[in-house]
Amino acid sequence: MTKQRKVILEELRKHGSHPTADQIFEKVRKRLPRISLGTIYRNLDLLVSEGLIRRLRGDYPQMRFDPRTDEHYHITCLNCGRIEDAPVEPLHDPIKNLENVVGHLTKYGVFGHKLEFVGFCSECLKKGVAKGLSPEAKEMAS
Amino acid sequence: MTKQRKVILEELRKHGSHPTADQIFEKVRKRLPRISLGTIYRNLDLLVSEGLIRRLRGDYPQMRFDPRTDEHYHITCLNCGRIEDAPVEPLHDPIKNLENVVGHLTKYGVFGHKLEFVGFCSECLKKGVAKGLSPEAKEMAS
DNA sequence: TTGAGTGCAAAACATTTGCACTGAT
DNA sequence: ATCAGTGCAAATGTTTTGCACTCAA
Repeated sequence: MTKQRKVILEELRKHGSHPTADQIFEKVRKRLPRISLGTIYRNLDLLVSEGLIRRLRGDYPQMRFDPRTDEHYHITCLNCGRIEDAPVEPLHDPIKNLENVVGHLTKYGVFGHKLEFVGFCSECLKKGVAKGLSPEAKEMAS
Repeated sequence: MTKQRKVILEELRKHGSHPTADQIFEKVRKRLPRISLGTIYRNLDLLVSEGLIRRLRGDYPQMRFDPRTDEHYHITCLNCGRIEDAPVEPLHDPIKNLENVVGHLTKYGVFGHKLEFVGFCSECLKKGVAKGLSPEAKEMAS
């Protein structure tokens, strides 16, 4: 656990959301001005393989990083890319059951699932982002 | 609907899985040798906004394209990136209910969800990919 | 004839990597 | 003194874009 890795972990944990590598870079840079983006990526990779954080990919082009490692769901704003933890408990029983069915039918070894809710965050709603979207468009966006 | 767009749509529909733009490019190229990758991307974008196909992003670095536009789930192999349709019906009632709860608590306007099962496909299992993975590692991978 | 759409090449962007150097042990 | 880890810069891989040209209506 080098000084850099420690600061990266701290800044991710206090970020409160699910930042990109670049957003973490900007925060860490304020404390370690000479750190490079390569070091950010290398340490995030390390932290992921140590199981201290998680890497997320979903309906957005960049990787996001998550300080929580317990199973939980996310909700993504399709307009601004904001990601928040979904404040609900995982739907364990019905979905684990589906995992078994899917594993059996596809011959995959299934060991998990990801559930992502999609919509528009309250700020984007205020800006009227969803106004012009028909139900079809909304479905498309998802 | 130009000739290029038509061929791209046809090749996606007969692909049988969830190809990347580049995989579609290779197929289309056999029929339209002078087509460019830019045209592939532009037409896939158009087809997505027309609601004729879907763009997927999940636990893999590249965009994937899906000829199906009805709501359904996917299962991804974390080793080789293969994506298949999950052969189960969407868990409508319990998850739509969760959408309402999440929307209420987060103030998001929620209009959909994505469920992705993760695991290893049968071919990767045969290769022994999962052998060395502890339950923790599997969880991490997810 | 004309402009929506194309082909091509360059740009943009996120992420990874090679390498010489540094600093904690 | 050593070498795991860093900083830097270049490379990589995917997706987007500017621009001149083409071809179907």
